[in-house]
Amino acid sequence: MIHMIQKAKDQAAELAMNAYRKAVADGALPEAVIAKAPVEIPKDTKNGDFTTTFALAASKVLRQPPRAIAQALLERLALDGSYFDSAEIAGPGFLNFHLGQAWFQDVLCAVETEGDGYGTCDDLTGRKIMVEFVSANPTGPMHMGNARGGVLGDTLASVLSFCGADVSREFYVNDAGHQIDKFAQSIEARYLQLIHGDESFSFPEDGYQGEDIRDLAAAYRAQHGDALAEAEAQTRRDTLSQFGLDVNLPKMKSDLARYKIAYDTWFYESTLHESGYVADTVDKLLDAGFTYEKDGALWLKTAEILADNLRKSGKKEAEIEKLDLKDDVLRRANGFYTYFAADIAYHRNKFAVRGFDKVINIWGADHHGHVARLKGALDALGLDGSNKLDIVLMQLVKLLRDGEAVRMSKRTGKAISLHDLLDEVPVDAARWFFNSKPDTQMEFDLGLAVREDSENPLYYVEYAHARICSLLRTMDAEGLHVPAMADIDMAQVSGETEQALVKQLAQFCEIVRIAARDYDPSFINRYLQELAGCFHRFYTVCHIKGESADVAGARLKLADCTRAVLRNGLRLIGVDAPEKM
RNA sequence: GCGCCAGUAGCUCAGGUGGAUAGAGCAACUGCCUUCUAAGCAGUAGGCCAGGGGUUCGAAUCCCUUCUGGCGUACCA
Repeated sequence: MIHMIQKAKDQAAELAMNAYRKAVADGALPEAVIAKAPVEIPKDTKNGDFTTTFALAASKVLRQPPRAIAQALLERLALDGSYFDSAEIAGPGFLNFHLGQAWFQDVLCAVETEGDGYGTCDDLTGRKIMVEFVSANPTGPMHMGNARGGVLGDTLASVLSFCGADVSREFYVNDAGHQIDKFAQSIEARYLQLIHGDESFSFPEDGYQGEDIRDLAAAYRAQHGDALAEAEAQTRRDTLSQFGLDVNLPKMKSDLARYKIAYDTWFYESTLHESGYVADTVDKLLDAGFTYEKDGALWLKTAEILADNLRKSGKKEAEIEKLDLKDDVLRRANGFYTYFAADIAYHRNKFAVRGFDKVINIWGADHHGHVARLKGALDALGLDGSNKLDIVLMQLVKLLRDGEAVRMSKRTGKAISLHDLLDEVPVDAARWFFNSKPDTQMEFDLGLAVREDSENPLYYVEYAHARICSLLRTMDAEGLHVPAMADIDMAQVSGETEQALVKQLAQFCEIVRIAARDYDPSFINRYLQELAGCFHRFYTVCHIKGESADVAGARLKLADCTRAVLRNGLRLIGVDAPEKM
């Protein structure tokens, strides 16, 4: 809950603003409306620990050269009682601040007192958020896209929860509709072929070709025999698809569990149809005047809704025209509802029935055309989909094996499934690897990923943690224990390497916030790599054995705090922190 | 055609709200283990940030445009 970075930033901004007000009072600078001094962390510590670009930014309004403004501020800075020891002007007009011991001490105190909770905040306290992710078709095994979505969704949920949100993880089971029919027909064909021979029954043209479908047919036959072949076609298909789902869903659950993903809810699409909620939702749209009939089907006026939204956001009429927006079918001429209609009902349920303040869906980028439509439909229902529904689009994973593309379609039967992946790659490596920026395309070479060597940055981070644990064990055996902060002499934490490490520890809170704000949990990975790097350097430069009690104590404390933060960060992304390697 | 995402070192990628000399890792080369884990550290080399315009004190970052790659644009899900 204590953000030392934020505290220092706020303080630097306040110091600069106070100095400015004083300069105005003194007549040294003209008065102008300046809300807040921007504060940044310079890349190079030679430029201070924090810097404000106030003078650069205000140069125009104040009609004075940046360095002159900075000079006027510097002369009036009141650093006494602040976290800063000194300040100076540099470059074109930066005002750079240098931290004093008190700040470093407060960071370590925060890590000590907050323990497992260090890095959490209350930015999202009281917010009820759903993260829906993977939601793979239960007609076959999960693929690499699901592997990526699984990590992103699960980790994002953890990050949001770290920020205080009341988070719910959900898997939407598409156990209704066209693909289930196809699923049923595919198993049926394999089942009948098993009984009467391959030539007896032709396989549906767009059926699922995978080996798993044959397995399901064989499994059914082994358990229940051939009687179903004589049953009425619809009964036969219903029985087989239900059998298939009963086999596939537990498999998906166990694969995901192995991937360390546990859902709060598994929501079945079929319940929306059975309860009449889909029909009711479509009626609502009809009553509100957003639908019309054409060719026997019921259409949603998507084009009109989207154009309206675009107009409100300031888009020009000509540009909207160019988009060539199209309407969508809600209910087919044959009376069945489309997937889109069910999806609208599903999302209406999330907001209207279950009361989520925010819903985040992780989707493959190939669904991006669907985003605005779904939001628009929710807007039409008065549910403010434009603001309450957020879709994270992740680019698809391109799977390679030794440089050659591996097809990912479930229908080729050759796809590498999530299950296969976990047989080849350690879970933690997969979790680490797939936690990458959602909007960049990934190339994943199985040949490389299997390797457990220094090419994998995860080992770098894990090694730092194991190294600290080993260090603490060794020192403990020699009678050197980690002291409490009250017994630390902060003068022993004044070296560049030590301070860089403490600053990195302080950054954790900030990184978690950014990850939550940008819906990008991969910030944590990059942060942990940097933190591990800071520690490895510290370890090399700052020895403990043979040093005075003060020095050894301070360094042990620093190592122990680093261990705690590494552990929190790894836990956040669902990776174990090994104590030995 | 229209739309979404991307293009940064040989390779894989970072570069929050525009900031100081564009960064890591891998690969290459050079050093460092008679004190705590060398799965580590230090160093060298490697760049027209896809091209071209613009906005301003200042652009990899914002705007326009061209090119290249991926993906959409269904009474599929």
